Amino acid sequence: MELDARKLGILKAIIDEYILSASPIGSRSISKLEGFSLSSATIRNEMADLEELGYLEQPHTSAGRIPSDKAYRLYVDQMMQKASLSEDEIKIIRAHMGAKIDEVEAVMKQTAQALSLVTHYTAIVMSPMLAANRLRHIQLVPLREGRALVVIVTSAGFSQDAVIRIPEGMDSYELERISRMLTEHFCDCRMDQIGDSMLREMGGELKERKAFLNSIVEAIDRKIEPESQNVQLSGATNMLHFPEYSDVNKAKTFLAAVEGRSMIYDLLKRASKLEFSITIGNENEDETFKDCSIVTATYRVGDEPMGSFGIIGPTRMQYGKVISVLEFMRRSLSDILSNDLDDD
Amino acid sequence: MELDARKLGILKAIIDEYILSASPIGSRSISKLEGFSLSSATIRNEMADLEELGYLEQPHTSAGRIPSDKAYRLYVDQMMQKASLSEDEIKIIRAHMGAKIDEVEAVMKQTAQALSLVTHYTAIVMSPMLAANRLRHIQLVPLREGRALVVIVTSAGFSQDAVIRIPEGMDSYELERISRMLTEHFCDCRMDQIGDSMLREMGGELKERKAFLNSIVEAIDRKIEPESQNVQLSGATNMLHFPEYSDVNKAKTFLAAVEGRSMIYDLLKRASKLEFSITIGNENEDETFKDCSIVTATYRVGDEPMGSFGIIGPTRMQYGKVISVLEFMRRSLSDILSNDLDDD
DNA sequence: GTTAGCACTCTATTTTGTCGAGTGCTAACC
DNA sequence: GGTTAGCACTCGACAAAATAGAGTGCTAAC
Repeated sequence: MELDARKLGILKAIIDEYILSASPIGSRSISKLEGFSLSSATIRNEMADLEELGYLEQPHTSAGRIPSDKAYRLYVDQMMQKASLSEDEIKIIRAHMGAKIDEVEAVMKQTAQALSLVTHYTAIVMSPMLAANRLRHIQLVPLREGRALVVIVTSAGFSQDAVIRIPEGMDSYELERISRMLTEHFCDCRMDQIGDSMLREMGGELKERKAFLNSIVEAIDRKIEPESQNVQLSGATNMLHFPEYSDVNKAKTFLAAVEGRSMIYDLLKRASKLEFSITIGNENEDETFKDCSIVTATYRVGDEPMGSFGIIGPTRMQYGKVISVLEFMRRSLSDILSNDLDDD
Repeated sequence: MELDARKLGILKAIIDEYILSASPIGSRSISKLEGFSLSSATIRNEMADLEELGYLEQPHTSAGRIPSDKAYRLYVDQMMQKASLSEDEIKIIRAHMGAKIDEVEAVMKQTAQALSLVTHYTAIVMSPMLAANRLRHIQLVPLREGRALVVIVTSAGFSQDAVIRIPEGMDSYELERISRMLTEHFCDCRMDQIGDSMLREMGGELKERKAFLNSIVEAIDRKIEPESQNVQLSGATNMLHFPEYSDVNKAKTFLAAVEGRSMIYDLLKRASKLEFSITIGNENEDETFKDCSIVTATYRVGDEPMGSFGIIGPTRMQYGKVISVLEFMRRSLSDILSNDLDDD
């Protein structure tokens, strides 16, 4: 038995209906649908076949059918049409991303918010991974007694800073001197190799400052790897609107998992190897997300992939819409990060 | 009719029991309690009196009684004992706050996390308000073409930074010169008055840089006022463990309100005028929090109040425990911010 | 002032009954 | 052979009825 055109049509109709209604679809409701001139009995036969093929499931004997993960996979791979964004949706996104933003973290927050507002699902956004960036500039700025701020700027134009201790008696001229020296030495060095490189090259006049330099490297290392704390989350409670999560315990499990961030972080990190990815239901490794789908996209600065972001929703997700939004966002985000950070 | 010692004792017992069980307390369960050698009938009479006085409520005719907001108010004002923290709890807090933290925002996140972990309620933490701080240092650091990072350091030792545009042809020496000049001019000026002060004093050689200076002031103004986005939230989903929120709709309302941040921000801002505050149920202005209690504390740096943080839970809250935790945290936080930011 | 006893109230839970949506199968139809 | 009408059957959802149990208020006795 094969999937002929009619079976495909019926399957698509069932999926589309189910995405909207969230309740099992019966044969009659399909046969009444525009474009089907078949009786419910015929649909029933086809549905029985589709069930045997593993595309449909029956919650119980006398209910309608619901699509299986396998069906959604087929759907996103072959049947789905991308939904283009409405004027309003674009406006919402623009309004969110257009605000004056002068910090990477703020951009991430806004992105997450815009995503969850437009899609009504849960949005997750990961800060840029700076490891593959190259150093452009290091500046040490004196703070109060015994402390300084290390500011690092990367080739992609990101800046990060951290407070460090400085040795007794080191004045601002000395700090300036060291800043220049470090900038010169390590300019264009990959951020994640500054430590190694420093160990190798640390002869000469920097020798006596070994401990101090180490603390700078440590601070840098801590900053280049975005941690799970740096995952922005927005609209987690949107999940509560879906009948799938009307059970408090399910909701609790889901919310606790996303609030914990670390799962999400792992997930986004893995996803950052691909331009786009869609994982459906059981394709998710995490037990918690077995009845969710996760769609992610990766943003870039220049040619370098910097991080990913995405949407978590029920498997019954509006894939077409979500993918369009992510594509749009991917472009906006890459643009903002490449050029316009701090523009009006 | 007055509240004699016996009535007080019974009321306290009811509150204590109710805080643990979350279900209406009957007369018999009180009379069986250690320390009461009264029959349930007597307790019943007393409970009827307490109800008449407004301290108890009856969900329906034949249920036990539950404490009213008025009862909780009396409880926290007069009857409650502070619970001292257990070894384990202190360990949890130390573990969270002890990690190397070199950024204000990281400290706030950790604080929120520690609070929610230890109390099992929802923790809210607001970043320091820098408005009352005085400027100690301004540094402009050149970034890529046409952009610089403004780093400001305040008297309390906080640093903030923002990316700004710089005029064509302004080189790093010029930036350094302006940094010194600004630092000198506005050192010890209140952060929220730098703008005004600059308008007044901006004669002389800074005149031709008017637009540029304005953009610096704007950046500073944006940074000194913590926004609602800067409220850290942790353990929001803890609320779902409480039977009070087993109704999905209630949970949804609550979570949406706290996820929105802005209510929380207003609330913490108001609370920062007091050392501690407890608002119970209907004392909260916000409809959403009518059956929550909110306990807040204000942290300081030196003598200056900087911001507040707190706990949101059901009115049936373990007040004694929560207050102790907040007191402990208040001290830790003030210490960390005063001295040890970036210490191991 | 305290307490035992009892009738009463009200909720929560279980049980039972009913309805309707949907199915699978069969037989007839084109 | 594919399609369809018809029908008996299944099963969950929902409502009504029955039951159990906790707790109260009141009264009368201690």
